[in-house]
Amino acid sequence: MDVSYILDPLNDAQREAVAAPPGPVLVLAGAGSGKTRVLTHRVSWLVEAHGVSPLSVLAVTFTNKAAQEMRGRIEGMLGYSLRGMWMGTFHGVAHRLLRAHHRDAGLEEGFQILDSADQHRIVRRVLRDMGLDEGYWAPKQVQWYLNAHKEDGRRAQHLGEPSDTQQRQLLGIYKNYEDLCRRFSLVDFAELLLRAFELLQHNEPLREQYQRKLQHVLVDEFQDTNAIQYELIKLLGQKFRQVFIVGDDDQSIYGWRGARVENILQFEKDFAGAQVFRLEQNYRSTANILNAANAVIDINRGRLGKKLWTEGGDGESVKLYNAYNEFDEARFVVARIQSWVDRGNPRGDTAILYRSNAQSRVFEEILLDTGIPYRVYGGLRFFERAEIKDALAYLRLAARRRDDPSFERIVNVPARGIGNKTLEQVREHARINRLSLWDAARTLIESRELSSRAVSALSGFLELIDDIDTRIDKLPLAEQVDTAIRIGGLPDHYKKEKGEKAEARLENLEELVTAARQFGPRDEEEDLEPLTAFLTHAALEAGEGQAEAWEDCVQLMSLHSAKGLEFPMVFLTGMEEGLFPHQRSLQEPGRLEEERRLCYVGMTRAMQQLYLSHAEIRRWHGRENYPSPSRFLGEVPGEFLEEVRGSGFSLGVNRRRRAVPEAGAGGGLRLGDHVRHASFGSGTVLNLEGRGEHARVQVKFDDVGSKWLVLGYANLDRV
DNA sequence: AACACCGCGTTTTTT
DNA sequence: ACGCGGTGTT
Repeated sequence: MDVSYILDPLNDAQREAVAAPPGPVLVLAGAGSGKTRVLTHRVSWLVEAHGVSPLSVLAVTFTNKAAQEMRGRIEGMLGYSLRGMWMGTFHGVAHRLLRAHHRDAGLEEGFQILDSADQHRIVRRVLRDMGLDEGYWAPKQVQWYLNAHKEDGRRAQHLGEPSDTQQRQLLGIYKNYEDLCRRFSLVDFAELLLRAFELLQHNEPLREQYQRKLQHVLVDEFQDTNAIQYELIKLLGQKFRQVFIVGDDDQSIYGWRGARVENILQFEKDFAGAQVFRLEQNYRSTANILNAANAVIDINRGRLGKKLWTEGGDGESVKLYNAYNEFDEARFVVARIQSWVDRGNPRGDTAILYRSNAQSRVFEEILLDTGIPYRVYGGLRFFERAEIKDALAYLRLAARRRDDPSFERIVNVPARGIGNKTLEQVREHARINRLSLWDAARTLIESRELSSRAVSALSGFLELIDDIDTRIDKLPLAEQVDTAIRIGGLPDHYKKEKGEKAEARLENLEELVTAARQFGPRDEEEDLEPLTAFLTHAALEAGEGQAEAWEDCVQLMSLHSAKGLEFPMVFLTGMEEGLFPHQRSLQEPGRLEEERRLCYVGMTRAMQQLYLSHAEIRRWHGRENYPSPSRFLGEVPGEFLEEVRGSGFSLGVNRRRRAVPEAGAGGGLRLGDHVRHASFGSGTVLNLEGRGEHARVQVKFDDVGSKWLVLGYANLDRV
């Protein structure tokens, strides 16, 4: 087979990686270096040059979008459909395994997937059942605790018997949560992965079967894998060791949700003899942008080390704008966008990036005033909207009466006289007799323990669900959805709500029917009943935020959502201490480095023009703040940076320049250094400021907390 | 059952 | 500041 069409478009490093002999391969791919390209070409190359069947390839990504894109690109290259190929998200792949072997995995056939909102409900129920105070045991915290353990592969039974009361109680919550989920075959996101892992770990024939079947394993964004995801990869890949992973330690920005960059290092140990390739040629940004970004990321320690370069020209310098306040900042950004557009460029070429979503508001205001179309990423997505979840709950309950989360959700939506009191009785009855809410309701109705009003309301609801179930049997999917929505009474319910919101909700309900009509199951969903497949799809893929933006518009998004994207003109806004790096990341040294990587990710989104901005005054959480410019600004060498003035509309009042922090401050100490102080003991450097005599350093001491010290007097020893 | 009020949290996000 | 969820009132 002539594979030149696969290898020719690649540069040397890419080609070496793509054509590496099958075996463990680690590709360290810098921003804009053609990471996806290497992955897609590798799959094509395996197929064309080695005669590997696409069906024996497993390719894993983190988002559905990335999976779809990869599939599309490979199909384009090979010229045929990859139906049946194992390509998808970690969760999608785990789900496919569990559906196929639900019995071995100890799950009912129709097991339900809990999204984090469902999980939240279940946690609250567990807390209530245990008589614990929700104020003290914040359900969010409990969720975090549960997921963190599961993502590290720890079940309640592995946690032993903690001596600490609080830990003991948390463990109790974990046990009850697991128990509830097991009884009703509910599976949260972390559970999908853990369950799939355990399935393969404990079931040797099955493990062998899949190791043999999926002989080639490829992983995208490897720096974002958590412990259990990596274990899963190891389990599948250890037999043939044909594992090809692509990642960038400098773009690891999800440590806070359990991602482990160390997995990259671990990979070289677990798969000894792995070939390592570095992709450092960047095809995206100008040299100025790249050099600026390189200088920033270079400050982090413990990097695997990569330096991006480009064959392109210097381009314009990176621009720095000192805004008076957040409105001035927004006006400046919008004016620059306006003139970009006036020069005949698309609005969609520009992106406004920020650390936290709340910052979008001011930009939206100014864009609205100026009449420039924009799109904000983030926020509630389609399948997460209340009305959609309500509609799906009717379908879920009709399909499976034991679905407690759905029962809770819609039992009184629209209001049908089933109040809290009745519900409490149902819950209590369910808890004591270990029944589903549905069965508890049914037996309670028969037991005459309820008021006649409650009985009629409750049995009305049960009949309603039964009715939906009978009616939708044998209907095409879209009609099933439509029928459930109508019989459930959701349109009338939402019509009563006033304002634009109601209209939007009704439109969304219609949109759901349309979505059902157009729904074609993915590979892993195709053996299921259409309705089950659709419900699964809704749980595993939350859909886009706003409807696809057909209009050419300015893109507003958080730095995290910008990862993987590129724009000719990028504004990195709100570069202030406390905001970016975020206050909450200043407590731990590791977190600060992650913020810096986030900064690096943001900067490397820019192709031609990069603007950095900060404000002297910023209203934040209702209070006026006077933040110092972000330390990251000081980390960009002056030679690449050019300060620009506003376009005449800035207020100019009280304008006092604040010096951007100097890089190289702190007399030789570096962030994260371990130091020792004569009386405070040992600690870690969190922060550096100033230089020479006056340099100050913030140290987090192991025993006495964090303190600011003047370097000239403190007498710190580096350990 | 509908509405008002109070208090809390408020980084980032996918599945 | 602001929005959400929970509680209390009519």
